[in-house]
Amino acid sequence: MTRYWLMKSEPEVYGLDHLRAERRDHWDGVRNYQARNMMRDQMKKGDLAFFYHSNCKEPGVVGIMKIVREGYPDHTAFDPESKYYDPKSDPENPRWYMVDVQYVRRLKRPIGLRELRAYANAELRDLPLLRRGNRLSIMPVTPDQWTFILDLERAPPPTAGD
DNA sequence: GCCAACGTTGGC
DNA sequence: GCCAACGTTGGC
Repeated sequence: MTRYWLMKSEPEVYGLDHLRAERRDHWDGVRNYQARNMMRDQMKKGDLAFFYHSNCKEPGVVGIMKIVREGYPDHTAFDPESKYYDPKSDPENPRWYMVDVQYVRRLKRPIGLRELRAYANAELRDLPLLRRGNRLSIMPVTPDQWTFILDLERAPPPTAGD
């Protein structure tokens, strides 16, 4: 069973173009327990994920990637030179995990957070992204939500005033 | 750059 | 185990 996810990244740090250039990369630097648990325990090879640009001018879903390696220790936590270094994690007892992802495609047009919000009380009611104060950088997406968002891709982009 | 919301830390 | 202080996230 394919599962679906949404994963946030700041485009200035690591955007969809970075992944497209690499084709495949590890999703490192996640330092939140809920997000870690999902990568360590729930993500499976073949799962699909939306690539979401956060903390930028036009936050929103911009692309699709595939999980190609299941959870394994995030080695950046072991490296004192890394900005993701965590002295409380070590190879004997790793605290943080990551998965490997592969670039699939860019969306025909970005689906902005503002556009998604228009369905916050309807089709996307339960999408954690739209819940107040949500800070999860990785979250599950139901098959219905996945299909709904992909259908938006084919619709004309919203114009001002929508 | 501001700041609301949330997670984590650490004293007690 | 409580909770105040602090740090981080992320939209605006």
